[in-house]
Amino acid sequence: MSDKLNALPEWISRGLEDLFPCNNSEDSDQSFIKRLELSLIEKKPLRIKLGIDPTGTDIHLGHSILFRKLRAFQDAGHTAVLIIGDFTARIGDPTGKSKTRIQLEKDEVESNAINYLEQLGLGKEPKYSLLDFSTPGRLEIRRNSEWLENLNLSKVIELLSNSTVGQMLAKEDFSNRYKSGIPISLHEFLYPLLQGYDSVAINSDLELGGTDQKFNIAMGRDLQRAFGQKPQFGMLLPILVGLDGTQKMSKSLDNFVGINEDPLSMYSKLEKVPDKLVYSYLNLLTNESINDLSSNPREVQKLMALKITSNFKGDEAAKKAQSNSQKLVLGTKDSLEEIPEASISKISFPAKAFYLFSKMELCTSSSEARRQILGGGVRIDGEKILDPNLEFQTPNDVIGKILQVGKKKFLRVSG
RNA sequence: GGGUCGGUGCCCGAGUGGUUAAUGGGGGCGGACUGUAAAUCCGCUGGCUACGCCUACGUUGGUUCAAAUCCAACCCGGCCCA
Repeated sequence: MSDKLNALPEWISRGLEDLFPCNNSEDSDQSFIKRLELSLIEKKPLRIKLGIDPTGTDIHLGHSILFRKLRAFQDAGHTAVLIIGDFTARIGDPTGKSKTRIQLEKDEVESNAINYLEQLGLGKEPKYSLLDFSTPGRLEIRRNSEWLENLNLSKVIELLSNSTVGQMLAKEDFSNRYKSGIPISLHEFLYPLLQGYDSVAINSDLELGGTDQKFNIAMGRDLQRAFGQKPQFGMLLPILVGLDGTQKMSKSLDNFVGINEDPLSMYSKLEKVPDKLVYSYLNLLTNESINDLSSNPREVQKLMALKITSNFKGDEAAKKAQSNSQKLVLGTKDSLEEIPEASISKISFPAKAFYLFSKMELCTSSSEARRQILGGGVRIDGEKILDPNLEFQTPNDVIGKILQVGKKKFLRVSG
């Protein structure tokens, strides 16, 4: 596979998992290089499709891989066509939902979409954002309700006739679910078709997606042919493995790094990812050369954390985060420039230790606080405390002190 | 629509009337060690200003001194048949 990709320029091939179809054909429907050349000859930028689900997500590093690639195409002069799946997100599972409920969701979906775009860089300088929103002709934002909302049943049937149950069941996640007896709703079969139809609607030349998107992207290709268009290519990028080193990065698994996180937490999460992920993070999330890296794994890990952080937060913030993180570990917290502060206004005195730690949100519940204290994971001003019922009579007994749980969670008490 | 099996804590999965906040594993958190990691070892793993009280085994009722465990109805799912 990598041989096939070698002919491509580095800015395209870096981090690619697959590009299909990809052969040495002279046909610009079969060879992406030919399609690229054609676009240069005709002076017509390619239309690069990427769909997003406006489901209220905070964008994390896993999502950013796709956007980085999309941005690379923008910078090369092509047109990014960002499809907001407002319609597909809305139909979800219609069971038992009233009309008003759907209406509500429509507003919700819209505000999610705006939120998403802001995270991508709407209203920001291209230099500091994932996508280029300001250079004319580089970005087109479309909502798929634009064409899906008014599809009539005969059109839907026409779409459905392009695919068979066998094809659907051949799709990996459907077949896995089918085999293991996990229910599949019929309307789920419609998603690949609708996503494919999006490609028709915007006349896509190339669709970006995670490796799990191969089926849906291929569907777009088929449908485009059926509708007399030049079929798109599919560019698959790896699914980023999350901080736990095994499962894909996602918010629900809490193994993610959000692009909006503060520099310190971004850096400190990154500098302790499992060794086996370091290389792929460097490859997928930075432009660093991966040939001349230090032989010390710890150094490489730190470099990776620093580079990624500075991508999102700028060089200075990243360096500062690195040095703060260092101090944090060495236990010289007093010299930390930015120790988070939190007010005790919510606390009523006298306050017992477990209550204090719970209310200051260093522990998720007061029971958890008790456990942490009993387990020896709690310190006040660096001194371990072991009695959950340790009592503080007045605010002055705690103001100015540093509360700490474990190695990473700590804050300074303010009034 | 019919038959049948099943729905337990973050996840998987024991438990079939009574020391049951519920065995075990995974995950998570904390401690030791270390490279801040991995591996390993140890502890914890419903909530509550807590030697007590509250909420939990799909939902709602019922039987019982006592139910996750028995009964009924309902909801949701798997499989087989139509």
